[in-house]
Amino acid sequence: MPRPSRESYGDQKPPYSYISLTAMAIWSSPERMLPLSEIYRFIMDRFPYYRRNTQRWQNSLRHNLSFNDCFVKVPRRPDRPGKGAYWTLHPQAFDMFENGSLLRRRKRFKLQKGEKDNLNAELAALASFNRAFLARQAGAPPPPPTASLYSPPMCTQLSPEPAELPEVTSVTMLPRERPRRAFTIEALLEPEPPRMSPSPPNSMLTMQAVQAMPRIEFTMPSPYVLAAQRYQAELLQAAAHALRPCYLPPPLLPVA
DNA sequence: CTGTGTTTAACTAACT
DNA sequence: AGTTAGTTAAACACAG
Repeated sequence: MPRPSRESYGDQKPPYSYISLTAMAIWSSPERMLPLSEIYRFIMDRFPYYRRNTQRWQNSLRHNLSFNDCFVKVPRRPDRPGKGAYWTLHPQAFDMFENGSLLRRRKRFKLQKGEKDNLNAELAALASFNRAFLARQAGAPPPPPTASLYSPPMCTQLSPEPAELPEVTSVTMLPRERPRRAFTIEALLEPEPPRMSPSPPNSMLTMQAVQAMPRIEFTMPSPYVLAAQRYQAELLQAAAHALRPCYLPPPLLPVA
């Protein structure tokens, strides 16, 4: 007998922890990351139980996001302004629910100090990149309102001092295959979530351009890092395009 | 000001 | 029964 395509549990509390609910929401999104408000929305859409007492459970959920290392806060990309960051799952946390229970994991997912420091360094580098990009854009004339997000802004004469792109404090790239098994909470993720497309949505990227771009490198390829790398490539490409021949960003050199 | 994020603390409940 | 994961409350800081 086919199970219902959409679980709701009516007014009953669904048999999932906040951690699993949040993981489902994140996992159901195309980019495998969501802002807080959309995590709320995912949960409320699917589970009527959570349409009440929102203050209570949303506070709990935020607590979980901050408290648990399995959730990673990714800074917003500069072309998607808004409040709050994006949240994603730590790549090593995919098998948190291996024991099959969505209520209680066998073991809490905790990063070791070093791992946490590395991750924080990467995310700080990302945030720093974003700030620099925004600063640089602020110094340039605003793009025409109809322009596409990444269409290069106009190239004026050198702006007073082009915002320096940040030094990046990272790190070695250890290519690693994606998690062996997708996160399977088959119970909830009804329509097979679209796979992350390997190619950027913006087709103006050329392979050579991307390859020539300085990149922040990350220790751990994961959905958010891939997305970050992709958008960095786009932004850098747009920046380089806009500024040529006036200014090309200095390379982002990994620190030895 | 409101939503977001962090932290501490007390509690309940599941697991060993 | 002890341990630990998860929930709830609450105080507070910060940012848009």
